[in-house]
Amino acid sequence: MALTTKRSARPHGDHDHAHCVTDAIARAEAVCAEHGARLTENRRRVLELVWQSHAPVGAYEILERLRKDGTRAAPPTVYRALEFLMEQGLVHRIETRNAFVGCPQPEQRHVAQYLLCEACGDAVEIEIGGLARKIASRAAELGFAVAAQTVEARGLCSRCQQTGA
Amino acid sequence: MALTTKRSARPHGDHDHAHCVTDAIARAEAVCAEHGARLTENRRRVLELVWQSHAPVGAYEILERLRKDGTRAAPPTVYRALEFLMEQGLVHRIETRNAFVGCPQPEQRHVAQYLLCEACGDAVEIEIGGLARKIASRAAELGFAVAAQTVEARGLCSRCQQTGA
DNA sequence: TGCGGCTTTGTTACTCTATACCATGATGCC
DNA sequence: GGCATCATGGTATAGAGTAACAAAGCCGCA
Repeated sequence: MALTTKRSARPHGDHDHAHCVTDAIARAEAVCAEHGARLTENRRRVLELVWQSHAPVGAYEILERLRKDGTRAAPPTVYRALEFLMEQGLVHRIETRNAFVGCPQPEQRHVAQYLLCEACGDAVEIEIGGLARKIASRAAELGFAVAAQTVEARGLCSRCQQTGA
Repeated sequence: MALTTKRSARPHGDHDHAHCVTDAIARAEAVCAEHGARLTENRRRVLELVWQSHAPVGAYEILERLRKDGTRAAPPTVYRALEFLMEQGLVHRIETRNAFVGCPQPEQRHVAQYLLCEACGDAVEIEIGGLARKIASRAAELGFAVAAQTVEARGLCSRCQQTGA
């Protein structure tokens, strides 16, 4: 289960990833302000670390990096921050990897759907039109009331197909 | 993360669950025979234990039950059996629970989609027409080649809604 | 300005999930 | 019977997540 793939900070060709991070933080501040929630130093730092790449990051990897900062963090510190960030819609959990990734659209609540590259490790959030509704309505036909959905597809991104990974 | 919901052997009203188990084993034998794979005693036993209920079962719960049988099993024993059973399509993994459930349609390979009741714990495998194709084709538009999919919806089954769980 | 309640963080210890690694045994093929 | 392959045993350890309680910080308010 260990993720042996490499991490990339560039999901769709080269880009200024530092901008992704600063943008994510700025939007997080706006979202928290709107929700009346406190984006504390800890939480902000964890969010930054999640955004270090476009590949989902494990909680213990975040922990390690926090410790490199000189803080004496323990697992609950990280998990609590992640829980908060997920509540605010700033971070999503990738179930098939037990890992976390920043949400590019935190302003509006949505059902996250992901493409996960098995070669570079990147996660790309997509929204397939009508998919969430289709799942919910098929469930409803069976009398099942859907509260949350997980949709994750694993495979190869176009870049990794080309490089023959 | 511990699953605190109760387990049920009856996903859709009362039924003769013993029949589910014997049926699953019989079909597993046929599937393995066709694949030229060996359904050893261990593997058969693990499959039986997975089928003890329609709620996904954790690997360590299987381990515990194996030990009650008097065998001296260790985690790798269980995980190896589960890996084999998944390769044969006899068992599916429920990612959002880190647990395993028997497949009711092992003869034909398919993309498993699940409804997971948060009250009784049951998992119902469904196949929403066109959903897998829709995911794959939307991915293809983005240049992404899908190899595997996970679709899991959590909520309340009709029975648990009625009983006000 | 200091009290009281709430939220956030620290700390320890633990449970649960999963795999690496090496040794041993079974099976089938020739 | 010898050999390769597959399956299991067994130890140890990595990785993921949580319970429980203590301490610190923040905020509103008298």
